[in-house]
Amino acid sequence: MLDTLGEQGYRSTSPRKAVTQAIAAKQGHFTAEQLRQQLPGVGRATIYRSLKLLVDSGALCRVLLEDGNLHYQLSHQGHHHHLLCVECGSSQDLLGCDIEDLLRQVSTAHRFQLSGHWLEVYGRCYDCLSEAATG
Amino acid sequence: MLDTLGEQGYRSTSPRKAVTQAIAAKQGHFTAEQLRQQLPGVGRATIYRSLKLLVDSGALCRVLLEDGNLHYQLSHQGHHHHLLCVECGSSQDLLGCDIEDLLRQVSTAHRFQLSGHWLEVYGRCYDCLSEAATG
DNA sequence: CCCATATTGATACTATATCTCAATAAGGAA
DNA sequence: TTCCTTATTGAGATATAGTATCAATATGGG
Repeated sequence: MLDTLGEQGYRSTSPRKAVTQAIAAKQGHFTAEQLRQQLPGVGRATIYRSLKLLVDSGALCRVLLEDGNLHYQLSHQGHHHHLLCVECGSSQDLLGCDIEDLLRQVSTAHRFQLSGHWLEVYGRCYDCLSEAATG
Repeated sequence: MLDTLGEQGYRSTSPRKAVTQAIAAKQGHFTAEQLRQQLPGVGRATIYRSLKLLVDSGALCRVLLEDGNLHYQLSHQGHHHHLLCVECGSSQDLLGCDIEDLLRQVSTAHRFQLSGHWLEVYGRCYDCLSEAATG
């Protein structure tokens, strides 16, 4: 992550190192506030600034939970979407989904020039389904 | 809108009348704060409470703008999506989109039990495209 | 080693929304 | 019509998420 920022001309500072290391060690999504509590030595503004930089650089993606809360998560690829489990909160990336094609088609039909979209998918992951069935 | 609330056992109060009338007269989406400024006689908490009731009852839908701001809009149908113009802010409903089918398929492939989703589509509407071309 | 400047952090501030709780209003029952 | 239970309201405090300001500091190229 720091490399990515470096390539984009940003300086490698110790607050940024702390932030990127903390994020790299995380699994799953988290809020800005959780990150802040985990890094009491880093100022609030710096936390938010770093998150914004990382989102813009593509290293991090935003996740909108069903309750409206905004979380962040390491991004393992380019533009993609999430399957969010409403039970355990886990998230898997949605793969092999050609929603872009579909949206392009319907946009054209509405004489609308598509420039972007936001999609989140909610439901129950396999683990939680299994537990519900056996437990 | 009041009827819908009435059917669900909610009382018909004058603040609720004021809110539903103001919303019915609006075209396009609006923020809770805009509604509040329009109805200075109604308390802030009541505005938000009414909005939540109306969203839950299905009369109102939430609209997430590209800048992250949450707006509200009269809902003319059941679950649907919006084509949001990033230029003029207008919104048209996305019709004839079988995204539910697509999502059901890919969810199954991920062994994920779909329960809901959130989709917003951003771009430029026909009017703004025309203006850009001729203007 | 120096210096221009990117970056930081303390703090104030904004926006959005919820919570608390006493006062009030709605509407069914008598 | 009046009474009474209870839903609802509103003022204000509180919570949450994020941005703006700006002097002090740290970075990294020269």
